[in-house]
Amino acid sequence: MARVRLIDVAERAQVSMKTVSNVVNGYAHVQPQMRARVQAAIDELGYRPNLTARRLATGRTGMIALAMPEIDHPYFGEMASHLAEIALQRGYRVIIEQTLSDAEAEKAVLQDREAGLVDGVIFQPTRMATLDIARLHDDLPLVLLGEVDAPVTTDHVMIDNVAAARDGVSHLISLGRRRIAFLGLVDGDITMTNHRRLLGYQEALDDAGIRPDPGLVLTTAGFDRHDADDAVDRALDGGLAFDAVLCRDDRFAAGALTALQRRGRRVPEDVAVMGWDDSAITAYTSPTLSSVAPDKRQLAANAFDLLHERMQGHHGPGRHMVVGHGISVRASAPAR
Amino acid sequence: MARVRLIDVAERAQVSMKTVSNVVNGYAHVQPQMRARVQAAIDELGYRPNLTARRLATGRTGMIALAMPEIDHPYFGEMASHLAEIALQRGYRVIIEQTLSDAEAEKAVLQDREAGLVDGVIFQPTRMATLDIARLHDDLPLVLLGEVDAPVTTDHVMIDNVAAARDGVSHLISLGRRRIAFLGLVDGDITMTNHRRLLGYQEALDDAGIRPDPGLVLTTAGFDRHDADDAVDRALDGGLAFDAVLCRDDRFAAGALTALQRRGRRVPEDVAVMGWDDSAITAYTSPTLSSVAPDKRQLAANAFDLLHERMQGHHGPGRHMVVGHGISVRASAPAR
DNA sequence: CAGAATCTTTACAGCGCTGTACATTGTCGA
DNA sequence: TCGACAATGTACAGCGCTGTAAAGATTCTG
Repeated sequence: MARVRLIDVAERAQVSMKTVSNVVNGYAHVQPQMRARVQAAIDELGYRPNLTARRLATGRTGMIALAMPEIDHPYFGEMASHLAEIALQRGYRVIIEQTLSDAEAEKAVLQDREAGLVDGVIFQPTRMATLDIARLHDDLPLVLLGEVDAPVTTDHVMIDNVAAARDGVSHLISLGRRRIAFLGLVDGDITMTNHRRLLGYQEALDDAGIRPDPGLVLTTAGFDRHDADDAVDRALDGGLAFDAVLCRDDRFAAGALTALQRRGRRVPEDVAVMGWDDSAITAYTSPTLSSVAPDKRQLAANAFDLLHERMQGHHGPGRHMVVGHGISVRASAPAR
Repeated sequence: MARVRLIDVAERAQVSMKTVSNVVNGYAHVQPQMRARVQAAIDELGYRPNLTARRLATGRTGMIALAMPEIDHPYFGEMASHLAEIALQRGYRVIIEQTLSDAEAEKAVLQDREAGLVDGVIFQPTRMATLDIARLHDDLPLVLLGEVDAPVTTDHVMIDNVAAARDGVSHLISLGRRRIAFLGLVDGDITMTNHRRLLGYQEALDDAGIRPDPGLVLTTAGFDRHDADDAVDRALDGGLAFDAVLCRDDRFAAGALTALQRRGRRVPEDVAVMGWDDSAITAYTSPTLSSVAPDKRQLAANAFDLLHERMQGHHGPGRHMVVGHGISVRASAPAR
């Protein structure tokens, strides 16, 4: 059987299409008896509105896209979950777009891919420079997530990575650690994020009167957890001495944990380990992982709010929102 | 500036709309020079097709929905990632729908929510009975994931949970364990899955001539990781002796690990632990987690294939596909 | 070289819905 | 009792695209 259309309901109820439309959309000025008659016809025929047609007529899709590197990364999974929940409350649905940190895929997100499909995009770029983003996105409402260099025309939401790194390192210092490594420079990674985290790392050391040792900044070959593992291995092989390490994300921290324990270092006694993201991983490791904790819910909420304003027609220069963060203290770097 | 439409390009290139449409869609019989002329106009104006309009005209959306309980559960995250990849290769995009194991949300997935929005749905139900599903889904192409009771009209893909549980338990038996617990009956959980896993559990014990002890089947209060933790705690408090445990998923296994280690049990020496799903979690725990490993990629691939046939117009009774599984051996239940 | 066969291109209806403008009915005050 | 004004309901264009049928252009036969 063919799908039931608005006009079928209208015929059955002996009214105009528009009246049926009004009932479906809860328009206020419809007589109760008329509403009941139409509703009866709807129920009898099992009518469901065709959303595609509605979209074409209204020009809004009621969907937003969330474009991120990997959906099975815990941080992004949690962000997606929060955003989907917030969006749903506000009458929007979320399409999740995986870029796998591929430059082409990121470009596609802003171009053809979403055209006319979504009302707006929330995008965590990793490969594209802000300027290219600004050039491509035309008038599609867009909000960026994460640290971004010089975003003049585009809204974006982030945490204060300098302060967060400083807080993370300060926590380690408060435990009496002095030789604090930073694990997470990735070969060929061009993002601003690490730069700012390193800044905070240095500031915290400075504040405590500790002279930074460049050898303590560890570089990994890739983004995989095992790359962190390898980097720690190499550092230990090279005789590097350290009593704490701040990692770029929880996966790296889990890798570091493994490597350290394999080499007989006790965590946290010999080396305190601090992750970043405060993701579900922190609960699975042994010891559980202390972690720098971006306020993910707020991140998602603010990104949605900014996007919503743009979708309502707001124009103007890019706005920047900074969201809070905390330090989730667990066993790998306990309270002193 | 308003969006560029097909007709704008047509005017600029001095051709009919349809010719532009043919160029955009790569239709074969267009003269090269004509194609070039149209393409030039497209480029000059920066034309992008409006997907909503195309959908309304063609009747297909090019999207499928994946509805699952939680997207930030590692198993589902990985399934989503696989499916998105497979679908993309075949020219489809995936909308992810979170039901949070809520009966209303599950119902919504099959009803209004997706109407006219997607060409088909892949759905992992947890609350709805198959009969209700069959009743609701009308002619929307649908494929179910996971164990399902008596699905006569609906396609579905699953692993052989009986055999998988048997293999998991057999592995533990091969390590010399005799007192093997099963962790994962959840209060009020009505799914078929556990029933079948328990069957496999019993079969393996039978085969080895071990008399099953009902006390070894542990029940948790909920689906959270901490519920597993608590259940193990209670079992130990109650003086239950066991030397191995098979868990319903890796999160539960992680919880069990924590509880056991907190109570001074060594894993795997005193108690071997086996997870289920072979998710990323297995790498984060210490020791790393052995796990029953459904072939997730195959699960996603088969589900897509079945759905694809339905979307192509295939009718007929529900088909059932069983996908392979393995045992991923890691440190928590090593090879003997 | 006429007529058939094939290749290109065009015109236009229609996908299912909503927005707008207008027609109809009912209500109320003077 | 009548006009003014709101409250309801209707007719129809149009959102941007593609499918269909048919016209026009070109090439191929005998």
